[in-house]
Amino acid sequence: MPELPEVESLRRILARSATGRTIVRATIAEARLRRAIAPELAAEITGRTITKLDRRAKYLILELSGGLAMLVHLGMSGSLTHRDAAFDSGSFDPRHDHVAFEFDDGTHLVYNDPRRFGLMKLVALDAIPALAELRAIGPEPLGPDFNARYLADMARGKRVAIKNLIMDQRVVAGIGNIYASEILFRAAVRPTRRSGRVTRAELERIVAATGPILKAAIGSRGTTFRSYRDSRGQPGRFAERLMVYGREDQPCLVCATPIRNVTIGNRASFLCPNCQR
DNA sequence: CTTACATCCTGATTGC
DNA sequence: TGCAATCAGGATGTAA
Repeated sequence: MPELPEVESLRRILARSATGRTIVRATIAEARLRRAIAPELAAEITGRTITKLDRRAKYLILELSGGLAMLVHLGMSGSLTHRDAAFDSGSFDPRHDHVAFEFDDGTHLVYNDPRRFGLMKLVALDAIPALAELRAIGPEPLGPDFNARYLADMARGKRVAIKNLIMDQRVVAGIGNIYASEILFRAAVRPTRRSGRVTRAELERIVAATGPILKAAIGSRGTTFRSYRDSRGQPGRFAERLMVYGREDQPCLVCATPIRNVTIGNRASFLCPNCQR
């Protein structure tokens, strides 16, 4: 579920609530995520202090004392919640609370993931840029390297739909199914267009639309369309500001034309047939 | 290399 | 009400 704005919101909240906390106990109740969590992770992080919260694309990076870091991806349904208590309280979800870290102040950081598409692994801090998971990921969409010239290079000659191109993590980091639809609506580009045929002016509009949408979503602490919650258990508020995603048959907020839901690459894609040509 | 598609897994919702 | 089908914010491996 989580895309860049949700992971970034999580990072910001955890930066305040978890930085400086020492892990006094780690419990892995269910290691079988998309790939199994290495069993030695629990012992190796115990006694270490969280020194910094970082993010790359949709990956959360918890830096630990001693030159290690924990790489966490939430997949489709993962969440990390910082709770007063965990495995010994009423807030415990025995089915999907898979990992719990108890801190030195008695609070718990709990990883919950019903579909188990997530990832959690311990890595050396200095090895992060070379990790297989991260090394091929494209520029951060809020940074200077994501610009029209770059996107034009990526789009040139490609036949894939422009929506799939901007969701490709090798092209640009962190954009998923919700924000891809929102960005293309704001840019007034139809998501089904073949990338290589999108004009330079349109690519410039896509780049220009990306920053404001992602920043606004971060400011609203992400989008809760179904089940996403931040580390305090709160839903994101950006859902009420979505222009097209999930608004099939409802009037376009610009021109009142009914929003359409078309399938692109087996994913739902929302567009206004009038605003996006 | 590019592209299309199945697959991992569980739960909520929709439709009959 | 019951039950089956469908869909869900992601990433990746495979095959054409």
